[in-house]
Parts: sequence; C-alpha cells; structure tokens
Amino acid sequence: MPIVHKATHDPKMCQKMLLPVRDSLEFLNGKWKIPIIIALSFGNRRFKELASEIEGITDKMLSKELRDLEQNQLVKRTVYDTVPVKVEYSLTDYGHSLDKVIEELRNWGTQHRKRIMRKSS
Amino acid sequence: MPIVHKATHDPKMCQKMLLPVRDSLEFLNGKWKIPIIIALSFGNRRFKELASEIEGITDKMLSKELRDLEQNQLVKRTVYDTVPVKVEYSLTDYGHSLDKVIEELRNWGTQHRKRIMRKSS
DNA sequence: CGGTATCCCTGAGGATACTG
DNA sequence: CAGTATCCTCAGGGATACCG
Repeated sequence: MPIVHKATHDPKMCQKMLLPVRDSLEFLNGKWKIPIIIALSFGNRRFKELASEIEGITDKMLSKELRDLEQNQLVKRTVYDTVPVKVEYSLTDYGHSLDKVIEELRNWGTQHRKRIMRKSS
Repeated sequence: MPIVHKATHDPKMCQKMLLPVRDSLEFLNGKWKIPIIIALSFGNRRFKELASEIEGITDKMLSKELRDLEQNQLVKRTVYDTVPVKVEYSLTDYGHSLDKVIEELRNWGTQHRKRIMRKSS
C-alpha cells in the first residue's frame, strides 16, 4: 500500500506526514539506543552486564542513553538496597511498543542487505 | 509480541538481531532521505520542485541524497532530452518497500509525541 | 559496582558561490 | 534548470581518568 494515495504538491501535507517519522528517527538515532533495547529484550540486566554485552559502548554512553531511555519511560531502573548496591534495568511495557518498529527495521535491513550483496557480486 | 522469547545472555544472538536493524537505521538516518522519499511518494518530481517542497534542504544535500537513493535503487532518475534538459525523479517499486517501515515509524512517533506532551503538561 | 568529569576529534550537514 | 565546488561549524561520540 502506498504512503499517499493522491498526487499533490502541497508541502504542508508532506510536513504533517514527516513530523512523527522524524520524531521516531531522531529518538532511535545514535549508535546505542537500539542495541540497549535489544539487549534488554533478552531479559533484565545490570549496568556492567549491559556494558559487556553491548560491544564497543563506553560507560559514559551507556549511562547517558539509559538515562534518556528512562526519562522516555522505555526503561525502568531499579535500585536494590544491598551492599554493594545493585542496579537493574528492564524494558517497560511501553518499551515493548517499539517491537513492531524494530521488527520492520530488521525485515527491511535483512532484505536490503541481500539485495546490495547480490548487486555487488 | 516480544522481540525475544527466551532469556539469554548470548552476545552473538544480540549481534545477529542488531545488524539488520542497524543497516536500516544507518541508511534512513540523516535529515533528508525520508523527506525525499515522502515527497516522491506524492508523485514524480523534478530537482527544483523537490528543492522547494522539502523545506530547508540545500541543493548540495538534495543532489547527494538523490544520488545515494538512486544507487540503492529506491529512486529512478530520468533525463528528458529537451532544451533545457528536464530531469525527473520517481520512487521505484523497491522504494515502496519502505512504506511499511515508514508507517511504523509514523505510528510510533505520533503516539510517542502524545505521550510526551501529556507528561510535560 | 555503577557510574562522572574532561578533553578531543571526526564527519554530517550548512552557507555561499559558481557552472554547463 | 540541474547541479558542483569550497569552506566552515558543531554536536555526537570516543579515550581516559577518576569517584562514592
């Protein structure tokens, strides 16, 4: 199904379609949010677990992105009052609202990679 | 439906899910590809038409992104042998394979914007 | 363990001018 | 009309060190 069903030159209409798409991409952009979300979709994780499972990420980036994800309510941060302190991160229900988006991105990426490989062979 | 159905700590499995998603995001990233694709989904366009319909884009960026989209077979460039020369850009069938991805991004973006608005009121 | 603080660098993209 | 060529800015993110 096409995105648009009737030819038009109205820039306002473009804008209206564009804004939410840009919102999503702006949010998902950057190297680390998706890796973090996928890692957490495998189960709850502690800070250092994430740091070692997500290849290449620095503590600074992990910390920053987790804070951002928490503020956007996609991730929940739970502090356990033990010694030493234990912090656990988990995906919220809202975090799972990205499942469909990620799945579409994955489908297209898989398919596109095949196509590009084929071309350059 | 969850992305993953069984808890695991296997980083290899994360990687395998991650790669195609990163491919997609890497490709869609940047400010201009989605605006161009959406504009073209409204019908075929000439260079200057795109330049004026896509707010804020420079000739340089438009030219560069169109070349990239053409190389990836999402967009077709047709040169008409008139004086002065007329160049028309159109979405290929493959270009439309992004429809579902864009739709999901739009859905999530719309919904997320509402959620964020509500929170900050 | 669970992070911060600093410093630094690269490249995406903007501004402007020019060409066939 | 349909682009190129140059120069420049700035923010995302890396490296490294440190803290409670």
